[in-house]
Amino acid sequence: MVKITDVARHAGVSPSTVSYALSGKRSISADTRRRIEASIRELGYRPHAGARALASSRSNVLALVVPLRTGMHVPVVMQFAVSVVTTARRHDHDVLLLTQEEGEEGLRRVADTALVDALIVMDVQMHDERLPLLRALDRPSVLIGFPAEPAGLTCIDLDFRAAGAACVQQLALLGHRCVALIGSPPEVYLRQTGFAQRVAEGFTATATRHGLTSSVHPCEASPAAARAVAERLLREHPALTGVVVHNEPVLEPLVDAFEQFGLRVPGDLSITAICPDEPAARTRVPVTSVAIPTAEVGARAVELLMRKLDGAPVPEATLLAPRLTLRGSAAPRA
Amino acid sequence: MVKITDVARHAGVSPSTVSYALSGKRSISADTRRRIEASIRELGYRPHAGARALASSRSNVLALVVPLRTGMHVPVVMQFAVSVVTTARRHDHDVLLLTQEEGEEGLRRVADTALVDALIVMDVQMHDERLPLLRALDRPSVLIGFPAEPAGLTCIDLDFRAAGAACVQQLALLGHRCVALIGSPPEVYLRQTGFAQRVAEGFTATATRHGLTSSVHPCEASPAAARAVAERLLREHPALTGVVVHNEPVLEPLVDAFEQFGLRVPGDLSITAICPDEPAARTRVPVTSVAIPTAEVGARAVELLMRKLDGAPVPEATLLAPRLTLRGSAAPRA
DNA sequence: CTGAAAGCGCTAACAT
DNA sequence: ATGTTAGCGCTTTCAG
Repeated sequence: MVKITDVARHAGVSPSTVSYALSGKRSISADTRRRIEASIRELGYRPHAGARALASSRSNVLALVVPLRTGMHVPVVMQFAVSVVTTARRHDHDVLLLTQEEGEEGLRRVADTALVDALIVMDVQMHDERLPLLRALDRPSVLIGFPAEPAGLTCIDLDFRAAGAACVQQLALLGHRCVALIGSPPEVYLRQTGFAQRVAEGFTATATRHGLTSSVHPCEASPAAARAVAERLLREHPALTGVVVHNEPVLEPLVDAFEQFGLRVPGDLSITAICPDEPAARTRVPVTSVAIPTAEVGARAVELLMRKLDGAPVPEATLLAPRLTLRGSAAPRA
Repeated sequence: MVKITDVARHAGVSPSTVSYALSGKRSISADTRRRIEASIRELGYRPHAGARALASSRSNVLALVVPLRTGMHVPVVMQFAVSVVTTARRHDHDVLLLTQEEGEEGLRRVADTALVDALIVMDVQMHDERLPLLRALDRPSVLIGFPAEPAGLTCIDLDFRAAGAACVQQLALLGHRCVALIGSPPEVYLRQTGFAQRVAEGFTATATRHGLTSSVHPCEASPAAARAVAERLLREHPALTGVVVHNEPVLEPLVDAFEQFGLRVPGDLSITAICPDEPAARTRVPVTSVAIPTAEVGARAVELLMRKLDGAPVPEATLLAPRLTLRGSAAPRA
């Protein structure tokens, strides 16, 4: 194995000069730098990660904790992960993958052994068990998602309240006067998954502000449940002409159900949704929607972490503005 | 930070004894071991990963290289990853996530810097560019998937040839005499993705051995293409009563198409498929299928790697036997 | 069964 | 602008 002393000898300089040339932590004459770079290339030198971590107390590795739970849309998790890895690499860091399953002990382990410099935690719950630990840990962390009490933490996510608002606002602008939110399964609200509640709040507040009649309907993630909700909605709210869907698995069944009940989308019923682009785009009538900007969330999370590692101050809360992609499932009221 | 010398002092032994107590590499008297364990717990000692890696030339980290390609495969990739992480942890290793995008340079980097001890590479192509590097690297690796020339490498995957065979054999056993394989898009065969070809080979060989009339039909991943293939099949092969599908995105459209052409499944037409369980289970008629055993592949890949790290010999090729899950889309010929 | 001590390869004061 | 050197915390001979 070729080491820094080999490079130093070959370039006719001291090891520290090679180290500094590599890190850029002090200025090196152009000539020396060139010789060092040539030697490095010629010898195929690669600094030993462990040695580096030991001497500098920086591993240049970030931990990414991913959820395993069902219901979490798997491709979305994957997109986050890819975005985190890609952005981390751009900042000369690698990413260690941890599963939720490892729990607090896993976080403590990778932090305390100095295996990682910092952590990104996905799928944060309202009263997440890991919060006290994350606050106490000596390594910086960024949470994707907002707990009930985010003080003292750094959190980033789509602004779900604004997303709920944007969906209903679009319907209001199109002239709809009676709208409904078809939301996540009841257990999601009970589990206090934050974002579901926030969507409902944004939806209701904005509907009210625009003077619309509105109602909220949790819905199980099955086609049968979708049919049942659609049927009930049409029966109980005959004036309904606008629906916001925040429940990806039932988006397609819902569109089908409404059409089977004789409503044309968007002729008789306009729909907007909060869900990934892919399912929104492949329904019979493509659905106007707000997607979670996974790539941006992942990248920004890494960047926040890098700033924290540099000792720079960062905002505690980062809420990304929703962006509505128009796909034709929402039209002016007949 | 509490270090090994702190523990040693606290327990009244030398640092090396603590180290050996931790690694189990030499025998320690029961009494000493107890004192050491107590001290470790009391002081909250955690060995420094970098120091350990430097002194032992073992980082206890594995690299996992995941593909980035399009949508359909994503949940499967995630399942692999989770299985790899879980199994690696069981062997006291962590997992570093690399994207395909990093290419050969990424592999070389993590190997040469001793950041990882070994590598798992997913989504290996027939003539994968990374093969020469993987052969030359001084760290062991395991490939998920079989390239054209696997000699000198350690590969593991579902036995796709046997999977193709199993699907058609089931149809043969049920009395079907004329069968077709609806396969992957043409470009998949052209890209020489190995497994697609192997499925076709297993299908054709087994059909022939059972004296069946058989044909193979590549199919684009669109509902329209599915309809077209279904229509052509019924026209050109009026005796057809059995179909094997190896093309996840069109499974559902195909079932729909056949039924729209007046064929009942499985009354008039029996279907078996090679695809993940989830899409197979959610079609109108749940489809009898062979799934890629992601959890097992991931776990076995890690175990192969562990054996290689221990210097033990491992088989170059590990082909996992297909298992057919019966779901009712295949029935005896009328 | 246990200790002493020499590194592992690199970084970062401290010098000059 | 560059060199010298003392560690970083652990493992592992070598010795007993």
